[in-house]
Amino acid sequence: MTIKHYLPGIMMKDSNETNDLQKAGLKATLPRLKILKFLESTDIRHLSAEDVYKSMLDSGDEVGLATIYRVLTQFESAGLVTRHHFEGGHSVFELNEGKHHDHIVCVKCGKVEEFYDETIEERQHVIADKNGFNITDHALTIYGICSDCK
Amino acid sequence: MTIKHYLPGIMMKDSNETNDLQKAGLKATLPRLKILKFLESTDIRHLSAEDVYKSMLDSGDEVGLATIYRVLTQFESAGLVTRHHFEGGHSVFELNEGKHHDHIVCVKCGKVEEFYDETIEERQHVIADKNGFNITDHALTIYGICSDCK
DNA sequence: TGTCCAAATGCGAAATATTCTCATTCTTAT
DNA sequence: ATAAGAATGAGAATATTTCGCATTTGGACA
Ligand SMILES: [Mn+2]
Ligand SMILES: [Mn+2]
Ligand SMILES: [Zn+2]
Ligand SMILES: [Zn+2]
Repeated sequence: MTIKHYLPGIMMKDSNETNDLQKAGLKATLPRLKILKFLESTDIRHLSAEDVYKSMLDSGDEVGLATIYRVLTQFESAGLVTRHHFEGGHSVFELNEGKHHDHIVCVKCGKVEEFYDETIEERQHVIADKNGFNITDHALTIYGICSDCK
Repeated sequence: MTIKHYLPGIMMKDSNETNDLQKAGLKATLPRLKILKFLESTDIRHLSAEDVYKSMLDSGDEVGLATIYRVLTQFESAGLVTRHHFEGGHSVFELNEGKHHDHIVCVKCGKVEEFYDETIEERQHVIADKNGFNITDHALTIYGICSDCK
């Protein structure tokens, strides 16, 4: 295990983020650490690459936009984030916290709620079997008007 | 009813496509008629704007790409076509034949199969209610490997 | 702890997909 | 047949994402 000496007599493990990156096979570079910490700290769970770029800029952590794109894609491959294609076409990312879920999005204000429905999950496997497919993934997004907007 | 005289003594109604466009509140222009006829005649149901443009070019019906985009968007608003956002980001269109369905897409070869599952449809309404949303739409796409590809 | 090298970054250019602008052409009501 | 407004085509513009390459950095190892 990697150990760093920060204060005399105290041994401190590397940060959680450093470990998470290394476990994912990614070097713990400053931009990657900043992006991961940002995703863990923000209260907005579903963000475009541009959103991440601008929010980080605002909080003083500038990382090049191309790097944001590269790192989010790497995080996706590593299973650290999930990418969605809501209406509008462009990608939206969210920190992967282990529990799969789908989304219901307000077409007026853009609010995103998450849900998980076991029945729907099961039916999808039945459908895939019926069509001779091995499921790799799925995306279900319900669009509607939220209670605030109607 | 609009009547056109094509041959002496024979009365011919306007084409179905002309009527469909007019019912949709769209002028029956040549590009729109060509695009609609193309969508009705092709055996590939799910096409990008570029696909439509190139296929029509190949069959000698050139329509400007900007017009393809404009017309497909108008057709979508009129309910004549449906737009999807499968993985990859860009829009895919299909002629609307009245029966709602969702899709299962092969991530290897791109094959698209259609399905309809009443149980899933019902659960979505339960979920929307639970979250205080009025459903306007939804998109479910299952991704997997088709029987040909595994 | 210092050195070295592959890997990562930042920047601007390029690629993609889509929309816009505007001069010209077409549709349709009269 | 005409005229007015709507639609089209061509290319410019925009938005999103990726790429190329010179420079920097992380971390393995001396
Ligand atoms: Mn989510
Ligand atoms: Mn379909
Ligand atoms: Zn809302
Ligand atoms: Zn396949």
